[in-house]
Amino acid sequence: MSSSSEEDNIALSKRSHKSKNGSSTKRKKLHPPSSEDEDDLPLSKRAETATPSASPVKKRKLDSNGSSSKSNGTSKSSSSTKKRIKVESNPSTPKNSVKKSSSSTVTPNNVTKSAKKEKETKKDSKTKVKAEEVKEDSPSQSQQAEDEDDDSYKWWEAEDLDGEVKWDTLEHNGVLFPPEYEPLPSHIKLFYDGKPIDLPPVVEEVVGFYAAMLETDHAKNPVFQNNFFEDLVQIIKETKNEQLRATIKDFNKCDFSKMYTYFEQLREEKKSLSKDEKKRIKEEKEKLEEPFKTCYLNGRPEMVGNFRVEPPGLFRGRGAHPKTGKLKRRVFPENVTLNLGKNAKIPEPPAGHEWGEIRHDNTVAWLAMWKENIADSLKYVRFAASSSIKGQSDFKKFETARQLKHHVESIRKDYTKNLKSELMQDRQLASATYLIDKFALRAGGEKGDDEADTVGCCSLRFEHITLKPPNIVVFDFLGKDSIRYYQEVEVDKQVFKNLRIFKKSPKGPGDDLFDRINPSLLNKQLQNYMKGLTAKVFRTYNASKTMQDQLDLITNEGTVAEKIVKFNAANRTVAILCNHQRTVSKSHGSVVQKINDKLKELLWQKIRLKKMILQIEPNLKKKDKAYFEEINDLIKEDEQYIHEIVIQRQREQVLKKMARDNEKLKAEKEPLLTEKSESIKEKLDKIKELEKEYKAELKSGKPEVKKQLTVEKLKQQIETIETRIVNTSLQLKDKEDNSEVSLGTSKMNYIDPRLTVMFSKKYDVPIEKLFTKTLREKFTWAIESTDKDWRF
DNA sequence: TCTACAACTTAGTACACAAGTA
DNA sequence: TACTTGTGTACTAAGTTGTAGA
Repeated sequence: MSSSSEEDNIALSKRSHKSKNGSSTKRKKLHPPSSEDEDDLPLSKRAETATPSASPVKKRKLDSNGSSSKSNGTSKSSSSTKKRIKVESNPSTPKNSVKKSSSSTVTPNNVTKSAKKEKETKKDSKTKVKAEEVKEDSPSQSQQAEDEDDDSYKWWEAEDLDGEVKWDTLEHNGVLFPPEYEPLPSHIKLFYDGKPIDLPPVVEEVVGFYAAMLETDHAKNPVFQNNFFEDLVQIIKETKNEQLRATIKDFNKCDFSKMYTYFEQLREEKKSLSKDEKKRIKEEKEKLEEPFKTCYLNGRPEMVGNFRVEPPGLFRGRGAHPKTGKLKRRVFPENVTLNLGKNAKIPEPPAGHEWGEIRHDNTVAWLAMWKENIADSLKYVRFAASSSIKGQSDFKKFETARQLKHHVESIRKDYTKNLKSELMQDRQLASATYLIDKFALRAGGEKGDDEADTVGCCSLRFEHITLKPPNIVVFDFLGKDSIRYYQEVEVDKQVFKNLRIFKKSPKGPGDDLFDRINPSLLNKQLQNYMKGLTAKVFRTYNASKTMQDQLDLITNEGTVAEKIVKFNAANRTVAILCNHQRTVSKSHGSVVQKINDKLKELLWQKIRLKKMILQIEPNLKKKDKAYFEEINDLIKEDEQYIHEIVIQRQREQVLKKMARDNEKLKAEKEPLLTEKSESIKEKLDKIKELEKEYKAELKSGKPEVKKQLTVEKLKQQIETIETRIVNTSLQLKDKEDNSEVSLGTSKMNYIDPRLTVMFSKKYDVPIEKLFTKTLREKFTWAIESTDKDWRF
């Protein structure tokens, strides 16, 4: 195979070699000199804040004067500069300084206004405000709540604070811990080597985690079993119970079945509780959770998202996660850091415990935090999706994506040019940007050996793409959540050429395709075009742009149901672009089979009715050939199969009803029904008669025509069946099209909600049909600020 | 320059509950 | 009314991105 001289030049002079350690995931990459950011975001889109307390100026990100986005003295606080207090026996509140700056905010309303004056720019004031200067004299929660208007706070109608500082005051009641472990009844035991074993509660709890999952796919995974057992042995070791330690050595000798049966029994019992009992339990739970559900942000009530501390259990990693099955340990108050306003009351920790740490960091948007033991990463308790703080963040995300439309042409022009760059790094950047833009790939950061082997654009390896000349690329890799990305696509000829260069020897399986770049580098380059532009913005931009284009194709005709189908089809296009998949449910096969059977049965019914018409008026067959064309569509085997289904179904119905009645009779201590009982026998005999009738019909090819039937009546029945056939076919198509596609993710994260609101208003489709309650709460800002002419 | 980490968004899955159907 | 199926939400894993600091 010969390559062009251009390829050779680049390949020889610029191409990298295999990573030093030969590892497929770890490598060294070159970094280019950083470039100064330009301010591409129209400043007119940033309104000035109205009140002194809400007017601090941000000093990073969307910096107003176009200066570098690099942090300076006012950059995000480090762990050493953040205000924190270790909770000791006598907690005090030292006056550490917290950097504070923010800028004015962009809100849907003021952006609409300012969008009209797109080119206008306005400089933010740059007032640094120290945390000490922030008003912390928050009124009591109830007082403040009373002062609020009846309506909840509409941040999109207000000038609000933005940027570095996220709040002035924050009050909350801490977090809700899972209940303590309750040991199992003494007769429920783990069996080891055939013998029951007494376990201390801490060990029993861990064993129970596995036992409860015994029938899941996780529990059958050898990696899961191994990790679980390793951690179980460790827990046993920690109990210092030497006898137990000496006993439990082999996973395969453990018999969890008794425990599993017990847990199943508990589940069944819970399911069969009376309505009142269930209601009572629910009310108790709600009462317990009530104090944690709401917090006070700048004195206003806001919902907290995940206020429950994650309970202990076995880690359920996705895909081939090397740590799947490991024990997720119980989190204690001592492990938890709370984040509160300086003057907020510190919630009481559970009895006998103390909080790990109390912070007063108003540059972050979390209320509590702890470190988990699987990946040593942090878990946060945050505001709910419906909160103002999240809403603002969402709004900004979509506005950034919208801004991209002003730059995308020049970005595309540049990367098209750079596809031929002499510099390998530039050529890789251009090619990667092309893939991210065109196929909505994720950035693809580097991953460790203790994580599942999944990739994104920058971390694609040699084996993840196959090149088929002249310009077809087959992508086959595991992306986020180990979801397979498989696409055979046509690419730009130069991109194809580049990919061939990036794959050239000495590279082989395990080597990075893009060995000179990484997401950080790529994002740095993107930010030369527009502040806040990163690889992920392309996904949001392309998703929303696709949705807008798809909605533009929809005509304002038909019923609401038909419009929803079209909207969902548009949504599906976006979901496919983003490769949002879902696992095909276990019942999918049988559900599809059922619908197919139903369709066959409907067709049979229709044909049968037409045959009846011909028995009444045989000459109609010649008069209306087309109408009767299908009467021979079903072969005898099909017909027989349908007869069997119908008969079987009817019989099952009778027997099921009998079983139900027997349950009652049993409770009332009455004699039970059998197939020989008169009422049942009568029904079963009728079915037998029907069976005979069908047999005869199969032989003669002529269904029996009841006296009262007329051609007109039969035609009406046929019409009804035809409608049902159309609906059932649609249902089947919908099932098949959607079985692997998840529409929710794109609707929630990628499609600008204002597009959905616009569609709702323009096409008279109630928003309730497009957004669930949760989404309506999350996107209230969009619902209340968008009109029918809005465009992405 | 590179790595680690903090803080955030994005994502699929499990399960409870609601709606539909017989 | 009972059962089945579908939908919505909670949960939490798994990404991206920016920054600090070695």
